[in-house]
Amino acid sequence: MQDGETLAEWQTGTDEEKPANSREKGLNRVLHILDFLHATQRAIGIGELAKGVNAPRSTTYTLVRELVDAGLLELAGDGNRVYFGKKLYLYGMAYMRGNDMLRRGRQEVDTLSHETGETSELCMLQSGRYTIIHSSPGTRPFRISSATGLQIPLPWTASGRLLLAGFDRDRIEAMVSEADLILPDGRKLKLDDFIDDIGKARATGYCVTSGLVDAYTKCLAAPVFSAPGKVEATMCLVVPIDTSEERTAELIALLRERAARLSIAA
Amino acid sequence: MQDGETLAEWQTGTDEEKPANSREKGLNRVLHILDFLHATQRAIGIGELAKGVNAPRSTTYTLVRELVDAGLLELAGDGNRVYFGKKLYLYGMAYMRGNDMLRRGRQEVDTLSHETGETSELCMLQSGRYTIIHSSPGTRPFRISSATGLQIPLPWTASGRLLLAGFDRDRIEAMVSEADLILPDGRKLKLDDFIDDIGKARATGYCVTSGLVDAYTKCLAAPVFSAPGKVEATMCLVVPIDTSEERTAELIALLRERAARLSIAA
DNA sequence: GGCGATTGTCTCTTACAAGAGACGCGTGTA
DNA sequence: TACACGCGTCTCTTGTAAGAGACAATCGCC
Repeated sequence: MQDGETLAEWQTGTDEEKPANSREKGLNRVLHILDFLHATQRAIGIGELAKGVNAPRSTTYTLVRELVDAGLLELAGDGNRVYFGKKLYLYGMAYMRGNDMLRRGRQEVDTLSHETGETSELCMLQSGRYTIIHSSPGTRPFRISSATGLQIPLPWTASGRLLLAGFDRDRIEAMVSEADLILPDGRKLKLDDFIDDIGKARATGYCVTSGLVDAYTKCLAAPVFSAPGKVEATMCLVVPIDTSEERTAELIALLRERAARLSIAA
Repeated sequence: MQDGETLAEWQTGTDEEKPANSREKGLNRVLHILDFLHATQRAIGIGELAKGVNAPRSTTYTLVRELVDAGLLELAGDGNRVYFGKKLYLYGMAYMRGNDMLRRGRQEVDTLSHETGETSELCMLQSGRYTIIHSSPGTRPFRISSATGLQIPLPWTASGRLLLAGFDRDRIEAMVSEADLILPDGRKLKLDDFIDDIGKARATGYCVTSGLVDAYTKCLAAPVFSAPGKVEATMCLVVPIDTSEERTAELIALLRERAARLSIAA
């Protein structure tokens, strides 16, 4: 999502056809509002918000008021900006408490990055997109940009290749748009190559990509299973691209061990 | 909320009068659903959920499907139960990231409980109720029951007395129901005494309560200010009721120092 | 096997929420 | 001073979503 593009326009690409700009259900407006705030990552004025989600101003005011009353949103700073509210935080913590894999995964990621000094992440599929669920920075001087909740095209990442293992070709095509195949530096991946990669990743039980999101890092990933064959998440390490073969191999072994420990033999 | 009581019934106490059981807006239904799930703290069947929030079954099915599609809820376990979804976790993390006080508060609470070995908590007002925002267990053998998101009547706690500092009598009366004044062991507080306590707490800059929620603990609390005079949160320690005078005094001093450090001089 | 309870889906009606748009207010700037 | 702009609130209309209820399928229980 870039420049003046609205969330609605941005989504119509992936979305099913909607009957143009008819009346919208309040709940849908709300879902858009939440997504939009998640994308902007900061408090935003109500007018701006209305533009952003392509909703009438009057409707937006009403909905925002209701959401603020409910505690899902909070008025921020000067009073005419809104952002997420405490209640969402509480719900989020409740989700975490009820989710063993997530709770233990965060733990593992934290210790892993502490032990190795490298940036470590826990990733999952979220509504068809690669999502960083938790990340722990590592101790290197240069910081790899990655925030919780960040969503990145699947083909750009090692984790993406693992997360799609077990999906058939149709599903994968549906999840990956043309734009997703274009790397940040302009190179274009072939869908077939990507699907090959997925197969290989599945067979070897881990995945390494070099210089995809940027030219200076490589990405090591290992799958976490929720059931035999079902990849629920991945753990990954982001390391400098010139990391030696030996160290890379060591890190992969460590990563796979920890990821396996996370997997449930249910 | 107990036995077969529904959320709706449970709320009508505090709520404004609603025109009986008319048609309800979808968004309101959703808010009830989220609150209900937060109260139950576990995945729940859709039928049961419909009963719980007093909504028609058909409506509930529709809403749940939409929420699941949006990622706010997830189908759990066997497939016909629902609970919070990943997206709520992501929104919650975004809230935390955008909220300095909360982020630093969690940190302080963790280190405080680590240093002292006592259970420590960060508390705030959430829709007129005392809410545990973050808690760190402490190392004592007996565990004090307290989970993030737990909501407790204000008069039962030391933090409650601090959080209400600065509110006038009317506001306080509005926030405290008759039932809130009855302690778990059946004793009944006088509203006037409670309001006196609030004034004292405000003046001394901390608050201690003994044997209120249970007979074996006392609760030490210090205020965190978001602006001069405005109590945004409290930090508190839950310690055995027979903790010596000296140690209690030490802990209070430590607590006040940390709470002051959290306060913003904006 | 027979019966009651629950689960998931579907259809149709109408009460009501989403939206258009007007209004008044404060603010910046030409 | 006049004008353009964004903000917050209100009113009124109509398209539509909430809800009642019927239905088949499944489950457990005697």
